[in-house]
Amino acid sequence: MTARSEILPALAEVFREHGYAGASLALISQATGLGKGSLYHLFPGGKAEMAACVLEEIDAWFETNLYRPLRERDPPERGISDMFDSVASYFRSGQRVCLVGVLALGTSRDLFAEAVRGYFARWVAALADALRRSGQDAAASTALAEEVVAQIQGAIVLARALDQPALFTRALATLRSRMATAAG
Amino acid sequence: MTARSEILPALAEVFREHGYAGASLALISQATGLGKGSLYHLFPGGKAEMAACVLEEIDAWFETNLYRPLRERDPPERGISDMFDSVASYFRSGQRVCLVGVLALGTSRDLFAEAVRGYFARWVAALADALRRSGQDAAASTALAEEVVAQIQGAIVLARALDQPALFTRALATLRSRMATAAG
DNA sequence: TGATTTTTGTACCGATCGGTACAAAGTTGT
DNA sequence: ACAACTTTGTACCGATCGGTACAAAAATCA
Repeated sequence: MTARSEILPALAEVFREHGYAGASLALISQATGLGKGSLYHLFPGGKAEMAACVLEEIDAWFETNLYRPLRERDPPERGISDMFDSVASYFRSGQRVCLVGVLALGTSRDLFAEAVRGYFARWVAALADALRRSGQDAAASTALAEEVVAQIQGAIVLARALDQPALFTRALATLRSRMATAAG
Repeated sequence: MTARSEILPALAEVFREHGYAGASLALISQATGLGKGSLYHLFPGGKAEMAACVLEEIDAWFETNLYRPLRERDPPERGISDMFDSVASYFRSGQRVCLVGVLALGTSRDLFAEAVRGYFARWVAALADALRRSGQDAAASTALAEEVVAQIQGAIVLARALDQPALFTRALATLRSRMATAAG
């Protein structure tokens, strides 16, 4: 009696490491310790349902730990600062890849287009909201929010490509201080 | 008698669209119009050699159109400006994905680790060189160069995820003006 | 033209793919 | 203990994977 939520982390890691196409049931079975029988019992929809479930959980995590604080935390600078803490820990200081980003670049984007779009749209919207609340005008807030989210995604790519996780940490620090001056 | 160079563009497009794992020989055969016989005649090493060849060509293109101008163009501001033009056209104003970025995020990074690392390392180094020549101190040049390359990669991800190619164009414009003030 | 070599299409290989069937094993309620 | 139900492992399915063998077909050279 294994619950879906118990194996979602392992499942997410497989998709992150191998992408949607590369995450074979054999790999998934090995990573979760569950046979095909159990997997298809938990996820009758197969791989697609597994990935959808993982995305749902990721979205929920970001909603709780990023989006909501960004929208509601007072002063808004606190929400922004917390965002950087959460991002740093979630992406393991640059050693962990963003599954949603991976899916966005691949063909599987078509399968999960809505989830992928929503993830980034909500992130940008929440961050822009915090910026607006801190005094920026609406247009500048959205532009800066897009820039910051893109910078985070790009830093993941670059840190991974150069095998320099520290680059990711540095990028976060730079963004943090830039936003402190922008928002303060 | 089809030459390797003739089919490399189609080949690159398949890898870009489907990733390394997702680019099956059936897809490759269809995209290039060549049967397996011809493919394995041109690339005895199979998929791995095809991808390596594509990466080599990409690297050569960037060397000619980006890295060298960045290092040698005078004044350096010209090289930087040309870089943005080249980047905009190469990535089809945000509608085309960066294959090297895709590989960097996937497992296939291990297979092409050196090529992936070299691509980004040379880009950052060339851009940092141009910045240094334009008067920035060495440390700031490298930091800014990493930031810019990351921003470009992130903008690709974000533009694709949100299905808003214009976001990529806007990001380039922002970077361009920021660097004009930094380098000028 | 005929001999030689390069290029191509097709049939095939074992392995693995995602997914299904189903019975054994485990759990639960009584 | 027994029946009802849930969870799991294993065998198997057709399809497709990357790759090989090889002969027909082109092209080249004499």
